[in-house]
Amino acid sequence: MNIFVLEDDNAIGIGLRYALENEGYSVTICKSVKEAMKIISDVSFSLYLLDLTLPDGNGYDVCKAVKAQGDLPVIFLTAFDDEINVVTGFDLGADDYISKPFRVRELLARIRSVLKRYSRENDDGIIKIGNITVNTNQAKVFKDGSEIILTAMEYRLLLIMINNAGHILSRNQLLEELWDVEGDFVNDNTLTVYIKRLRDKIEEDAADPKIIKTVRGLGYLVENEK
Amino acid sequence: MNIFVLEDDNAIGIGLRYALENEGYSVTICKSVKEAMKIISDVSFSLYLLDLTLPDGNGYDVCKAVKAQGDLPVIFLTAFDDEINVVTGFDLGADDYISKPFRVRELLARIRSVLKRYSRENDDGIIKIGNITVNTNQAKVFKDGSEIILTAMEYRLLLIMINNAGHILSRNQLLEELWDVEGDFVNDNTLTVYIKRLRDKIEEDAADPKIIKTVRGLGYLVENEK
DNA sequence: TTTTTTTATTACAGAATTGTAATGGAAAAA
DNA sequence: TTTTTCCATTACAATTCTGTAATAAAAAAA
Repeated sequence: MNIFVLEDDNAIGIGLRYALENEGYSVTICKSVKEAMKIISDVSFSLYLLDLTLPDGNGYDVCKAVKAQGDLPVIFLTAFDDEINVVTGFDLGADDYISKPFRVRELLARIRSVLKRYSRENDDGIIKIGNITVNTNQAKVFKDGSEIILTAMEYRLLLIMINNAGHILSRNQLLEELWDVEGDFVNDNTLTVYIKRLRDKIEEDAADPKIIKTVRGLGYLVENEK
Repeated sequence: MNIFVLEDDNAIGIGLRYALENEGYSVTICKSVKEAMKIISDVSFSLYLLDLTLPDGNGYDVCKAVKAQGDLPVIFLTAFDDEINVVTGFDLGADDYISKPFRVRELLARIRSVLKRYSRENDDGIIKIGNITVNTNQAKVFKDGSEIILTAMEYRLLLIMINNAGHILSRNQLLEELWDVEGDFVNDNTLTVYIKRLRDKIEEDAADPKIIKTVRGLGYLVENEK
């Protein structure tokens, strides 16, 4: 989990780095819009913390640039509670905002909350992807509302795919996750068979999968929707 | 979810009621320690929000009375950030505190967080009970840190038991949860067999179970620990 | 195009799971 | 104590799951 911070105030920057790294995030701090634009075009982060008022511009533009790259989580740091209302605010696509001075604990809570929202899992352990709903508290899977029965392996494969939605998982990654082997103790084709079996159960048409897509040469992908 | 609020300031009380009810909690507000003591001895709440300084005493005593009843979630409302340090603070067993003036959103986050902690599931879908750890995101179960393999049925049974820790589950409840049947389509003894199988895997000694206890005549129970 | 590589599909045997029946034991009731 | 009730344990057949092999199909490379 790497977090991008746009903040020109050194004191706040240092505080943020300390607090965030302490929580296990890796942190990249940046003090100007110009610099920020360069970095975000090169590297992708798990979350963006953007100050609104910078010497050489404002965080909105950075947010726009971030959101242009994809549906990435952004939190604004605002000087006043009202600033967010005065200016255009959420319609630029920030997922949350926090006004300075803020309590670290609150910021961390917001970060977790936004990250969680993006990891597409809500408080109740319900994960939805298209017409498929997974209840991790009951280990039940539903398709269009009615339950479908998965085997243990199929269920675990589905969880892995869904929990990594938006990222291509290579065959090796999946093999390791499912069988935690070093070499190939299971037949490489076994995974293919499981993908097929899972698709047969969750897809409308396994031959034209909408949920678990094949990325030839790279692996399999569940797309982040919306 | 019913929340008990001890707060003598009318304005804050009204605001809290509004905010909490808006979130779907039912709210009981109380303005004096004396009154509070009476109510809490009669009714049990899902969470207690206690102001520290009341006209006729302070919230600490109420907290003590609450905790005497059992391990129930308590959040202090303090006048200043420092108040909590000046006085005896957390050692009375509050699970969190928030200092006035607070932002409603922060309070709600704290409430969710504390409730979640009590529901024994953390942010990552990790549930711990004794030496058993369940990762609901991976559908994996660990005993003393090393994985144990459960069948689908065993896993679902374990989830049901753990997600209802602190409550006795009757055989019928479990039968319905596991097989969603009206009458007894599955042999009544089948459940007993599954309990045995699960115990064989997760308990040190299945004949003397520490995790899933039998409550003769009523059902099975996973105790809330600590 | 043809060849090669990668993924999909099908079929199958061994292994594991599932539900039931029969028996044994312990706690509670009579 | 004896009887009854409730739960634990064991054993077993039917079913399902798992992993593999063989084959087919599709995409990319030559």
